[in-house]
This record gives sequence, C-alpha cells and structure tokens, in this order.
Amino acid sequence: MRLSKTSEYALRIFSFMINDDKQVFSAKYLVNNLNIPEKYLRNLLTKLTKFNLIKSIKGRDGGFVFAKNADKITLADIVDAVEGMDKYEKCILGFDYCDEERPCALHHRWHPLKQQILDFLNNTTVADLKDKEGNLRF
Amino acid sequence: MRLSKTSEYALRIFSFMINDDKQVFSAKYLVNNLNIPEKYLRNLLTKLTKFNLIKSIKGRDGGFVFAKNADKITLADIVDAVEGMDKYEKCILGFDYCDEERPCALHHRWHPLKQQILDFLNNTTVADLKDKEGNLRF
DNA sequence: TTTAATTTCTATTTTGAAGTGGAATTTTGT
DNA sequence: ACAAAATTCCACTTCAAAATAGAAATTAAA
Ligand code: SF4
Ligand code: SF4
Repeated sequence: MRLSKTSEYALRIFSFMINDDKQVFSAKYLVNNLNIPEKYLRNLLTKLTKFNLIKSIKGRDGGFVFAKNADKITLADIVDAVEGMDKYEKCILGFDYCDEERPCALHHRWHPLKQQILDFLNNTTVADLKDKEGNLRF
Repeated sequence: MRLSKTSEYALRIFSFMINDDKQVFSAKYLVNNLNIPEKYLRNLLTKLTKFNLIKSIKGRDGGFVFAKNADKITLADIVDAVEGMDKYEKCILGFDYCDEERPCALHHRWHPLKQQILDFLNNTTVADLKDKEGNLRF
C-alpha cells in the first residue's frame, strides 16, 4: 500500500492525539512530538480543520481538539480529506472506466483484495488506534 | 491501492501482450492499442528491456518480445522494475523504522492485509493475465 | 547497397506533491 | 489596554514523476 506522505502525516497526528492525555493540542506541541516539518504540519492542521475532523481554538492556550468523537472518524475520512479516496476506488490498471460486465484480466483476483482494503479504511476509526496495552508506539 | 501511473502503464503493456496473438510487438503497434503517450511508452519499453522483462529486436520489423516465459514474470517484478517495491513493504504510517516488538497501533489490523497485497503481487504472473474466456477487456 | 522501419540515447519541459517563509489575525491571561 | 501565544492566509521554492523533443544508431527487406 502506498498512501501519500501527507496522508501518513495525517494518520500519525490522529494516532498521536488519541494516545496522549492532553485535551488541547497546540501545533507547537505536535511539532515537538511528531517528526513532521513544522510549516507543513501547521498547514495540514488547518486543512483538517476545514474538513471538520478537528476543531481549532485560536488565541492564547489555543490548539486543536477532535471535532467529533474518535469512533466517528474513520481512516477513510482522513485520507479523503487529505488526498481524496478516488484513487483507491479505481482500477489497478488505470483504465478510464471499469465495466463490471466486461472486466479486465486482473479483476477476479484483485477485486476482493481491493474491497478488503476499502473496508479496512472505512471501518477502522481513530478510536481503534488507541493503545490499550500501554505497549505500542505512535 | 495506488500504484504509480507508470506501473499501471507497465502492467497494461504485459496484459495486452499476453492477450494478443502477435509474436513481436512494435512500439508503434503498442501505441496504437494502449492509451499511453507515445514517447513515454517508448521510454518505458526500453526501461523494461534493461530489467530483462522484455527483449528488444532492433531494426526493420523489430519490436519487443517477452524475455522469459510469462509465468516467470510476476506483477511484483514489473512494479519493482518501474518504481521499486520498497514503498509497498514499508509502514502505513510512514515511520522510519518498524519494530515488530513494539509495533504501531495499526499493526495488528494492517499487517495481515499488507501481507495479502504483497502475496498478490508476488504470486500473480503475467500468464495469469491471459483471458481464457475470450470475454475480458485489456 | 540503399532505404525504410525500427529501437536507443540524452536532454528538456511540465505538473503536482511536498516543503518553506513571513506577515496578518484572533484570543486569552495579566 | 497590552502582550504573548496561538491559528490563518498568501505566496514562493524544491523535488520527483510524468510527459515531450529530436537526433542517433541498428537492422532487415527490397
Ligand atoms: S475490471 Fe476490476 S481490476 Fe480491472 S480495472 Fe476494473 S475494477 Fe480494476
Ligand atoms: S508496526 Fe506494522 S503497521 Fe505499524 S509501521 Fe510497523 S509494519 Fe507498519
């Protein structure tokens, strides 16, 4: 699998937030803890805000909080906001259209696997990223 | 899944070749049948030649043929030649390293799926792309 | 031997993702 | 009111993938 780098960044932001005790996460705090270029991370946070995945609190002692409950934010939501999910729903051979009636030679082998990937992205939520054993990395 | 566009092109080349009766495929013939920019396709063909997946026959009436039996060419071989398989073996969160002892929060859910994808790429060969029902698209 | 049909080489341009820079704006604590 | 701490906005740069361009080299048919 190959998500865009920006999607990886975004997932790591949520993975970090759900596993940290803080309530409000300032950009500075995230910069210090995630290994992401400062400016790029700040832009990304703004972007995620616009897609209503996180909320921003401006001004002193401000920062970012989840915009909704963590179990309502799926990985697909995040990827979709950042780079769009379209690519992942399309053909592996890059054809313009896809006719289920007359599929390409890879269809039978690829389709079930692709479906599993989409299910994974659609059904895994940020809440699922919470470390329950206190042993994980994020 | 998201292969690079160039990998998609490459897969389509092989998918087309295995399903066409011709023995030798000139670049011109491929250009006419695959929807790929001419110059880009030509460059790609020489690249695939260098990786010994196809062989080139120069001069008049020349073209390209499989360099080995189609069931010895895996999808992973093709992707690896074109863009490298590294990315697909790495972490979904983009961490620099991956410690199996202390994995990230997604590991348990993602790893089996990733393994299936790698198996798919490693075990599917060009021969598998052959249309046996005379009904497929390529 | 000539010629036409090919592949090959080297270089450049375009495009979109990733990354950077700095000023403007908002809000809260004091 | 003031200043500090934060987000937001707009513009620019860098980098790699994708696409393009044209000349050179190779070969076999006629
Ligand atoms: S037929 Fe299936 S595998 Fe082939 S391009 Fe369409 S969706 Fe993809
Ligand atoms: S722990 Fe597993 S899922 Fe997480 S980065 Fe490593 S390989 Fe990927």
